[in-house]
Amino acid sequence: MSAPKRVARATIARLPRYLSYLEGLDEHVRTVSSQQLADGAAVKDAIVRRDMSDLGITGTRGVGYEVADLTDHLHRKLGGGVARNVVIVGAGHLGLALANYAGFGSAGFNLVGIYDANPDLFGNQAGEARIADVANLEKDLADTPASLGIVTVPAGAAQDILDRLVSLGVKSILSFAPTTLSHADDVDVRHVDLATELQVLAYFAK
Amino acid sequence: MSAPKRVARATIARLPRYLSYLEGLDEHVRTVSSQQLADGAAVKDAIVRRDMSDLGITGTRGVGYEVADLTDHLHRKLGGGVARNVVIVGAGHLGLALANYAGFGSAGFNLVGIYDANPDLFGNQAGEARIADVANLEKDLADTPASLGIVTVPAGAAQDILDRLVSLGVKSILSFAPTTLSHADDVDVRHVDLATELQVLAYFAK
DNA sequence: ATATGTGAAAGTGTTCACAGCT
DNA sequence: AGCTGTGAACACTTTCACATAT
Repeated sequence: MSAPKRVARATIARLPRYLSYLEGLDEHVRTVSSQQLADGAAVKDAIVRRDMSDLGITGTRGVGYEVADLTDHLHRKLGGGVARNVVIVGAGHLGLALANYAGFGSAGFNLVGIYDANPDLFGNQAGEARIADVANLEKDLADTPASLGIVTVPAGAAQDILDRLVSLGVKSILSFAPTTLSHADDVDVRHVDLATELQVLAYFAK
Repeated sequence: MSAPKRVARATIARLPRYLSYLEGLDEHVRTVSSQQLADGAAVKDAIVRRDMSDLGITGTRGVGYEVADLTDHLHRKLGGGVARNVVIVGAGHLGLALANYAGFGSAGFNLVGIYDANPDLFGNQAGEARIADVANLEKDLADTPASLGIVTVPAGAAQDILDRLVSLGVKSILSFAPTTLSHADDVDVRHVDLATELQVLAYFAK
């Protein structure tokens, strides 16, 4: 019917917030207006309508969107990706925070492994996995491929780990290493730098 | 001389990467071209020139930018904010990861306190601070005000902590809580949701 | 009456391409 | 000759405002 339009990154990034609001609603609430949804997700109502329109989700004029229908739709959009198996490399505080993060499993992700270079950590439980030797990365991932990788190793080790993940077929990587990484164009590397976030915040506090 | 032009958020977010590249250069390197800087920071050369231009930093045509001068300039831009005292609320893995993060101090931030509600943690060293009872937040911050706050508590506690920080005068807050927070317009809340990052990544892995 | 759906405008950020300086 | 500095084009996102459907 409608063209196979590509959904904007910014729109996708808001879906978890919409879902979170919807899941917190009372069961007897059947419909929500763009205004209510906007308040619940801390965005403008026009954004909500634009997002829904872009996603091909329609409501009823004069009424709003059906909660059940909408929730379903959004879940399918978000969970419809191929990639759900996740591997974490680096079992420091940050790696552990991610492995133990509750929202992880409920968002539909499956932690298939967490690796570190420190033998003292091997065997420790971290979320649904046990910490293993990073030397086994290639061997393990041959059996259980992952499509998403999270890198929480120190800056000096990050490029090596990234390269190894990429050659294992992991094409989507979230890096927390405070360093610039190079990678082929067909690899999607997202970078979250905690110090940078803080510096940007501090700059605009002026 | 030039108008007091406002620098774009996106530009500020790139400065740490430029600095990181510059600081890794050999001492004898006197100048860098926009092309070199672009390669080092994984951005396009035109972006570098635009950023420098927006920041009021000028190079020499035919030569490039002076490394010493540039480094100085960027440091001043980033560190020139008023806000450098940081308080962390929530001493879970994520809070500890942040407190122990080395780049923290070298980026010019000063951790004045880390708080939690769990008595088992009180007194434990975390970076430059010791974990203290969150009940003492108001008392402690009266003596040593902070201008930046980091919230790494569970979703249910986040709004309360945010409100308390705001009433203590903390107007710039970085939240890792996986929930939508409401706040006055004069408070700058930046949100980093690890599950959302992963979901966006997974979506575009399709 | 009420709330959607969307063209059009505005805002923000990136890229091009080249004139101008060294 | 080489590299900066920037106007202009482009792309992406948000916001406005209102015709349209129930």
